[in-house]
Amino acid sequence: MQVYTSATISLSSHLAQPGRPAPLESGPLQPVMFFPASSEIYAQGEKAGAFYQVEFGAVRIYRLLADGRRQISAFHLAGETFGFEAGTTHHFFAEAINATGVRVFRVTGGADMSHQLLPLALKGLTRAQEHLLVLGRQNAIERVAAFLVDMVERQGGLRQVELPMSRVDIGDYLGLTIETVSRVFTRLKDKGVIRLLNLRSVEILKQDVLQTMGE
Amino acid sequence: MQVYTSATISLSSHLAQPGRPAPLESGPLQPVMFFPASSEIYAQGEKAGAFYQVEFGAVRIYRLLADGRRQISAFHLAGETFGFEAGTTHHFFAEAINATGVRVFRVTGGADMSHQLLPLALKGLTRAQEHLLVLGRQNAIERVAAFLVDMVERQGGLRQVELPMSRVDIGDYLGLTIETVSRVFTRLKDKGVIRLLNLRSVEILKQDVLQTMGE
DNA sequence: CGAATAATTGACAAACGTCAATGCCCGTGG
DNA sequence: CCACGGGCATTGACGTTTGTCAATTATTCG
Repeated sequence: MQVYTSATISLSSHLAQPGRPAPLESGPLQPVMFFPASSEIYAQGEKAGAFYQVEFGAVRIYRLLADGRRQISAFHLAGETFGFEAGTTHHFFAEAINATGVRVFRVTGGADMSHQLLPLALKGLTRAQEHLLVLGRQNAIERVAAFLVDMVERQGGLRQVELPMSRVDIGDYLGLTIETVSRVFTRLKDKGVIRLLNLRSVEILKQDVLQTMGE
Repeated sequence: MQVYTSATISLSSHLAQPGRPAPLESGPLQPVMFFPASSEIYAQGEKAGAFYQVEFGAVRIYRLLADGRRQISAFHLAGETFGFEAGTTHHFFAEAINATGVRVFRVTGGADMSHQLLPLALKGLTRAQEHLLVLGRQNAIERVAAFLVDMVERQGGLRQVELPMSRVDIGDYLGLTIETVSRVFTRLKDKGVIRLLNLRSVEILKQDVLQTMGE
């Protein structure tokens, strides 16, 4: 089992960069921050005063057990939103997986953002509960299939899917070890369901088979 | 593995009963509905137009896989709220575990309830993500310990905890089989951590040990 | 009191994890 | 441009945990 000590957890500083023109729905220009690979966006216990939209790159949201076991509860790709949380402190860690740009929306005491936040929170809730079904009741091959189908859908249904995260990340998302993830990829490859173009991109050869596996 | 076919899924009708005085925060009297044990409160795919507060009894929220495997994503006890969902249709099933009274808050198009719903949604999101950590990264004894600690906290920290749900429900909540749940209860009993008063109530003898196990 | 249901227990099997060795990318520097 | 090194991924052998199947015991409800 892969374990994360305090030394393993990213300690990189937050590098703020000048914002660029905001191609966003409404409101004033929102700052875009740049995070290098494996840098921390926020930490568990930190005060939560903003929510975030991924401009480019990818983000992982996770929690740790005392002994270092890690569970990634979500990945967020370009265009997706994260970071709104109950109460005033973050319950999770957020890290950039690769070089990532994030648009920050500060939630001031005055402005009422319930209207914007509620649909995001509900969507996150539904996603988390679907993920519970995968972790609680599906075996290794079903979990990987469900993950791949999800990635396909989030990338517009293209045959070729980019996986911005490592095998370790995938394992920690699916509640599996890196070895099991690797073996399942090999099995899917041998069955002719997928083709590994390189470590970070997969071609889906039999979408329907994958879909059925992931239920 | 326990499996649920359409015959197994509750088909009981919704028995509405006259409401009683509403001991609630604000607003007009809200109707209380009564559901007998194992009756359906709402089903996956149904139109969602309300949220619910448990008056007495207990509720399970779950999803099914095509082959009948079930994952319970949450239990709701007296005083707790559930049923608000993204979009217009329910993504889950809600069933009364025992004879249960539920106060129904209809969400009309006009009234804006974001303020009330957002904190509930965020709390649910946090709970779901904590549950993900349990299912993804904890073993059987840790899962049961975490479950018992959660039940203790939700029942005010008393030594004696009531479990309104069956072992099957606990298994489907923790991603374990009923046999494994049973064996873990026995192990905890043999270790002197808990005492089984009867099938549905547990005395916590070593809260600290339990707490440590559940991390 | 007795039947039906739920829970426990045991023997065995299967899935996944652990440990260790090997292989493959990819970036860097000569 | 090629060679080398380091990190990540894959593969194999084996162990552990949990699931499956089946029998037994306990509990609840008529």
